[in-house]
Amino acid sequence: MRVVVLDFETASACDLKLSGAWRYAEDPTTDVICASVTVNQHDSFLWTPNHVNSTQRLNALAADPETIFVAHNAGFEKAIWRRIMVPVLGFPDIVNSRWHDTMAVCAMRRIPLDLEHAAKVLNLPQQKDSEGSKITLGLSKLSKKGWYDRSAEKLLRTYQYCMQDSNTEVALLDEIGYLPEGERDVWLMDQKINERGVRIDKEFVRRAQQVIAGTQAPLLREFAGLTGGLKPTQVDKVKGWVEREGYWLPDLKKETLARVLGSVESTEKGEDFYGHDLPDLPAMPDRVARAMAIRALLGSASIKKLARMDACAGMDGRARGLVQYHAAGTGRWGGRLLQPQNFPRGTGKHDPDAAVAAILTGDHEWVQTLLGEPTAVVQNSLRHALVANPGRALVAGDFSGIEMRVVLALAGQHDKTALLATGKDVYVDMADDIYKKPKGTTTKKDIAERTIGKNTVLGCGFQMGWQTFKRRYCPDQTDEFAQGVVSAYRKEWAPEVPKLWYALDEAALDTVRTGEPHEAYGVEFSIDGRWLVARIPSGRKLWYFNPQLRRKRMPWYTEENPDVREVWTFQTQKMGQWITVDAYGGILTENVVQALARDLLVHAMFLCERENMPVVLTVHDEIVIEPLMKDAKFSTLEQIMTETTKWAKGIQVPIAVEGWVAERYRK
DNA sequence: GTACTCTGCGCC
DNA sequence: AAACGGCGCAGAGTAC
Repeated sequence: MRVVVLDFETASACDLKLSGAWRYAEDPTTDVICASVTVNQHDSFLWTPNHVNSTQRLNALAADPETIFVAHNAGFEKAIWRRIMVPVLGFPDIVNSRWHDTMAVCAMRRIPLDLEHAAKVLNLPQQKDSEGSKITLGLSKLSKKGWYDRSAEKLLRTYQYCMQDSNTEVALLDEIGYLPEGERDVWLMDQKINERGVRIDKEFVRRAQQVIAGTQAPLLREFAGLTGGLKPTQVDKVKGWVEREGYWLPDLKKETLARVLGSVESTEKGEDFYGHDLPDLPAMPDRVARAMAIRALLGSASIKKLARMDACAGMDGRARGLVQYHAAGTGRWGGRLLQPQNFPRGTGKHDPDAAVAAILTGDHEWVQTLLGEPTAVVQNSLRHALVANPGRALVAGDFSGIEMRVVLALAGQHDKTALLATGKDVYVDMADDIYKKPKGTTTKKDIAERTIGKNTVLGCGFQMGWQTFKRRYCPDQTDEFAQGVVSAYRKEWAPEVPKLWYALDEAALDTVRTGEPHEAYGVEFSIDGRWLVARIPSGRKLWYFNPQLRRKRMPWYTEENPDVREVWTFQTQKMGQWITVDAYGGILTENVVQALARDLLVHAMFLCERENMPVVLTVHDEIVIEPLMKDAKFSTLEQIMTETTKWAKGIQVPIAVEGWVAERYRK
């Protein structure tokens, strides 16, 4: 078997970042400049399209079924191969099973995904040539006269850059190797999903943009008129204006504005993770209130998804490459390009069909008359732009409250998993404990109590403290109330769960301290090179880079109670930054539970693929499929998702699935 | 111009 | 005993 490390350099008028690899590779202006080809880690050559000798060599490698191709973000190399190398330049295809992706391994091992930072963090002997990268990007830029500058000198520099990239990739492959068998299968499925894509209703996108264009210009003008020429997105400047108007706001978040405008709509606000304390404020001057109402409406960038859908949809109307394998350290997929994982969910009140029909007129006044504020209607309908092929349907299923269910099962809180298995409402059961009432007293009609119970069950499984609970879910209640809630969860409702936190905390810390493996609740911690590895009950491993011991003042440290302990830290990426974070029981529990929930999802996704129900999207606890059968039913998917694995049966995870069948994506 | 940080917003 | 989990994208502002 031969291993080829392959890296293309390309140039195009199409914006790769904006449109994604598949749309980019289809673009008529996209040119392949060169490729570096490294055989068995040492034998390198440069391929260029018109060079006979290198073309023959590359052709022979591609034609050999025993040769595998390694790339960093193989999806890109594959898109170029399938859309250009095969159909335009006559190379033989390379099937998915012959591709390997070092980026996927970086993702699995929780180090930065981009080659430059991965090489840096790992201290590889070969680093990326960042200057060459800029010159290569320059090949895609038109000069002022409308020419591409692709002089011999620039091309030569690009070739050098390409060869150095290859060196870095070879060093990376040496260091991190391949995906283990199970994850290899997940990645292969990921590639299928990304290549399959999701169909975009381009007509709908166009009409929605018309509606937006018609409705937003006057609002922007009005906002500028009120504020002296500002845009609603200029946060600092708008805050300054508000102050000059004699008012004060801590920030311009939608939630804050909703509170001061007195228009907090639903009681489900408890879902919001980041509520905050607002002092009692005087009434807002009318012009400020009007400006803030416009800001609340136009502050969301979600309608930008429309342009992105347009940019990403390929010639056949499908957008590809929308999900990233193992983007989260726990293994969950991340969303890419038009980010299909954070579509506004809508109020739940709107009828998708009515909204779509109104938007399809492209007439913002009609939308306004029929359904209200057009911007809001379009925002809430964005997800409906994802559609099934004609004559087919989308089917979706999601695991309800899956993390709450897994944490209870893993902790061995059998009374509660049994209660869940009966289908009873556990939130009211929790509320009985919080309000110290006999079991069965609280009912679904006690909305406020049930919401507190719900937030407790969903929120307290991972060591959340009372301060956080209060801030998020009941800022108007007393400290004692919030303390009582957290205590009811830990002492009365799910006393097994805290034991899980402490056991994982201790086992992981002992492993870092001694370098020897330690186990708790079926989670085996060990050291593997520069990582701490947690092997979870599904058999999969979670990776923590560069574990280090340190002494730490605990969050509750005071002069009277100077609590300093030994903890361990690891490095990870947060908001694009490579940072060191502290590990503790709650976070480890959260990670393990989220990872197990992901594995339940993956298991169901495999079954879907096997049963001819192609997966087109995954949103953490949700699967969307586009079955080939015309009369697809939700019950088939439900059955698949309820069919759990051996390990899940072992710890008795009570599964519940909800879903729908429709022509368009919905919630 | 490009890269980076910060705020804000949306999701599970 | 005690602890704010996981993401990606857009726009503004700033540094280079």
